[in-house]
Amino acid sequence: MAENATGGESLLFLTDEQLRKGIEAMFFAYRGFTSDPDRILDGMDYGRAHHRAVHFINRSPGATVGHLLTILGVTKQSLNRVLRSLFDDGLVEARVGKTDKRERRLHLTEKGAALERALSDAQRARMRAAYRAAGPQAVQGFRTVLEAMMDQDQRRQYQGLKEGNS
Amino acid sequence: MAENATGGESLLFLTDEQLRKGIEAMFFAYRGFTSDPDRILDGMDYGRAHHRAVHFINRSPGATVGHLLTILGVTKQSLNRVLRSLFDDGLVEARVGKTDKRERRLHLTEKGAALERALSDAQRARMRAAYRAAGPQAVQGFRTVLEAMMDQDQRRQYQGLKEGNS
DNA sequence: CTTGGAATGTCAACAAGGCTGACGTAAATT
DNA sequence: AATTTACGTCAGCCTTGTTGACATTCCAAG
Repeated sequence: MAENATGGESLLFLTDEQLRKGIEAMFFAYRGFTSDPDRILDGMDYGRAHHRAVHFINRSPGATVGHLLTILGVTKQSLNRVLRSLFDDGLVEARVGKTDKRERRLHLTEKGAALERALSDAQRARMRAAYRAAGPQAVQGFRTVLEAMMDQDQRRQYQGLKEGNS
Repeated sequence: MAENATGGESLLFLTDEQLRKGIEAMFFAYRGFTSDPDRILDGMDYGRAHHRAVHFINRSPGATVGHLLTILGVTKQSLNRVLRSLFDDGLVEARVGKTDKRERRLHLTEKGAALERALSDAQRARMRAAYRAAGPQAVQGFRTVLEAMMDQDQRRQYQGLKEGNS
């Protein structure tokens, strides 16, 4: 099962059956992927949408609302509902932009960072276990295929998740 | 970046940063993964839930409602709403179980199969492109990591998606 | 044969999290 | 001065998930 004709041929991995298995793998894996944070969120007044917001605010501190909007790919009304509650509960704070005062730069408070950590720890624990079980080679392939599966724009956002803020 | 100490060490792939990138890759890739079928469904009266039902009915013809319930992991009320509309529109038909007359064995009609094909074609096209771009090695790793990311039960369901019906 | 439990359907009510449309305000830009 | 940008907000709608309660049919076991 490990010896593919690595060099040239063996397009067997492009079989419909193989592709279907890949599709189903995505479906089931994504369930696992979200289950741990979901379990934590469940019981609080938050949901998956809050998790995503907190994740990316932590990831790019000082990001504007607009930036978050393009990353999350939802409407401002939808995001605002989420943001407002995080706001009211003191998990996120918005600072008026220095150069452009229309902007709101988003930051996690200590409380927000604590929640982020809890969620992230759980999710990373699963990833770590999976990575460790699969090995570095497999992880490399995993990332490669996922990246190839993204839309152009999404791929750019994914790749540029370190720069572009401040 | 490509030369890991494949043999023994280099646990660098288990870094928090690496794990975070993996998490984000899942997030963005899943968006791409669902976007094509979503686009097709949008405009019809159906949604992602219908897609999933049609997919798995196609996958395991004659599956019972209960079987579908455990695979999809939703409540019967939720599934029933979906199933009823597919039913009313003549995409799915239910045949009373032979040995156990309480059961309803689900099958796609020709019309249902046509929709399944359309959705599946779109989704597979993306997977195929990603697979082709990434290569068989990467695909192998992709599947390995995804499988390791699933919950026990989900993994069993994933692996056993050919048997267990009829 | 009766009875308990399994497989299924269904009504009602509700919540999360998407969406559109419309409108408002402050600040930057032209 | 006028327009555009960044953001917030109200209102209403949709999909898809949830609980709870109840009915039917049928298998299986006492």
